[in-house]
Amino acid sequence: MADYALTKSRRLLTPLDYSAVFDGADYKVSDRSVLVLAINNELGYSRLGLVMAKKNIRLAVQRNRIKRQIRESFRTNDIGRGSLDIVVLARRGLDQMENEAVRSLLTTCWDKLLAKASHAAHSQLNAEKV
RNA sequence: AGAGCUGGUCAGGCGGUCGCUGAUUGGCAACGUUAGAUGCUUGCGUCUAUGUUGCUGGUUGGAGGAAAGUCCGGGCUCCAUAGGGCAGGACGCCAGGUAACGCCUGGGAGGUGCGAGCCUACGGAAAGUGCAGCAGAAAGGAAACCGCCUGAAAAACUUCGGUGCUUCAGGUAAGGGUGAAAAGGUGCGGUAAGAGCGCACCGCGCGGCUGGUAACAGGCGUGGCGAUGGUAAACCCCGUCCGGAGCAAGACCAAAUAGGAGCCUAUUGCCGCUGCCCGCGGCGGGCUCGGGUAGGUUGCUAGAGGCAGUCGGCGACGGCUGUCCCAGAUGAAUGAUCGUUCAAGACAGAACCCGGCUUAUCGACCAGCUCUCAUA
Repeated sequence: MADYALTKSRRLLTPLDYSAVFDGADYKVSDRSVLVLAINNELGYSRLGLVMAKKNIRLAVQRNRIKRQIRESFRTNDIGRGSLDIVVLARRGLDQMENEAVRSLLTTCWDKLLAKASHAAHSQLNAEKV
């Protein structure tokens, strides 16, 4: 059974954390209404950061709703057991989606991200063998 | 029963599971301070109290009526103790409420609706300047286009009394026409025709009186009204109010790295306090002391506070008594999911805090009142 908690240690807290992800994003997963960036960390667990630009999602109520959905999805998914620093950026139109749609979109994003990360780990392993 | 007006209240409920955040209270671990007790190898242990951090359990609090727009008014903080003048801005019937207001309450005036009600940027146009398209003869100490009336000349006609085309000189603001507006209105008298020329009523100006704190209302007298047209969300005048910046205010602890703090002294220059002037503060020099960006802590929620009762007031509101504690985040919490139920859930998310205004909004309910219809 996975640990479903989401405490402060599992979130990105400072501007330094964020700029590290923006400057050297190892993995990218893109969709029409959302962009996910991530880098490896050495902590043994994943951390989440959110960027909800007021320009893209105008109403505060909608921004809160989307953030809650993303956090809930991150919390209940296996992605939390990886070792990644992840930043999710909202794009225009995300506030038009229903909760269920947002959740399924994010699940596919997490799957893609995990696949890329494990693939990268494998190729690094192979490179080391050669 | 239907249609409507005013004021107010609520903003899905219940249960299970998994989360976030504040407070509080246990347990465990690490580190530290001081105090007490105690062991002896007399400078090190042990225990208890206590502080910080981490993990973990219990209890409990956790968005709004608009949290919004940031349009006003305050508190609070720093700048000088918030000062003087000019400039600038806001407001503008009267009285009251308030910390204050551009808000609210009550009253007056005008407009509007059958009515309950609703609406009003509602000071001054005899201080000055400006503005008014088109139409119209004339638009502000106005004006004669048509018309009406009088007089003179006079074609033509004539029953020889006159009727008078046309022209000229005058009178006339009653009628037509233009316009948003034509200089008091309506009626009667009057007149050559007319005219406040005279009279009545209404309106307006001026002066007393009565009621009212006042705005104002009523009534009396008086002026014939060629006094004083409109426009001040045109400039303006008058009155009242307004210093600036904002919680990223400000205070404290503090990595890297050389930009500081206190005291004394000086007032040429520069910077800041307001756009400008006065005025004030800082930078400058000397002496003494080491410092304050990232980050953290604080400010940060007990308040012009809510609720109930009571007293004063028409009311806004105020006094007194009792009672309650009701978000405090900071990459930013207040949620997710399942079940159930109903009248089927709108607009929408705190960011220093209050009082207002404005805008958005599915609906539900309560109180008072108005109009219409029916029954009796």
